[in-house]
Amino acid sequence: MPDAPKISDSEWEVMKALWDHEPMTAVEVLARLPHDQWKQKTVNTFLVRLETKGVITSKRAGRANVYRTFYTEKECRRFEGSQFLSKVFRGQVAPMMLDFIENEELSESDIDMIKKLLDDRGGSNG
Amino acid sequence: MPDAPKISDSEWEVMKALWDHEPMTAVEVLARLPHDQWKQKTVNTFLVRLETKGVITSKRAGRANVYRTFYTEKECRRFEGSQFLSKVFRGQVAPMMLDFIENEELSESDIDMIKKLLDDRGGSNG
DNA sequence: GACAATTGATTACAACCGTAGTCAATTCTA
DNA sequence: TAGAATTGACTACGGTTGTAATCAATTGTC
Repeated sequence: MPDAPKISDSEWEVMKALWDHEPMTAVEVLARLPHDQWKQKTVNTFLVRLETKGVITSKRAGRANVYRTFYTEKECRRFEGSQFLSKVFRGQVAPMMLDFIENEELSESDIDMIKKLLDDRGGSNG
Repeated sequence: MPDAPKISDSEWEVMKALWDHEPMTAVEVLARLPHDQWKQKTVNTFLVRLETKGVITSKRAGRANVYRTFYTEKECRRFEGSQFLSKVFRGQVAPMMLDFIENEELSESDIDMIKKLLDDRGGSNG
């Protein structure tokens, strides 16, 4: 990612819909969002803004624009993740992980999976 | 936290300074921020806004206001954390942890610490 | 007590955000 | 082909954010 643009909270919702089912027209994107929370025109505005920001692209197909993401969800997560980490946890990964372990729901299999990953990264308690 | 208010990126910087050394006047807060990136008046504005939002409080002491946080850093982290989790990782903790483990720097002792925490939470691979 | 220095209160202002409405072009449909 | 329906383009508008400047009150200083 050549310095990723800022994606706002609502824009993220649109992005997630698009990632789930590319490419889509504006109408199709709306259909994949919580129906009572979004108006067509609002979705349209966000799609235009996202394209202006360079996060998605569009191509005319018949009477509708068809949108497609430019960055993968993984790329955007990585970017947002490091922003979040430095803003909220002063860049310290371990304290952050500990907080999430404390506060959020983790199933046994989640825990096992994470431990396995950690083993591959090193440490002596695995 | 009775539904925590939104704290913007820059406001977070001010908050972190305050948490590190409460209570402080606006001048003292500035002194604890990267000096070439902040003007006194800007810091003042953020302090006023944060108080309006109910995130900090102030009390007059002589000619200066003395500010003090109303929420702990832990509380705010928890709130921001769950926002981030649902926005970027669709509320799924494990994938998020895995991403951070992949992408961020973790020392051996970090890894050990995290594993220990996970052991206390359950799982079978500890 | 008069002037200077300090500091808060008020005001400014553009960009971004959430949330759409209106206008206009295109395209079915009868 | 004329009207209806669809859909993008453009416009709107108040709230938030980043970034401060100006105005005014308070407080030292001589």
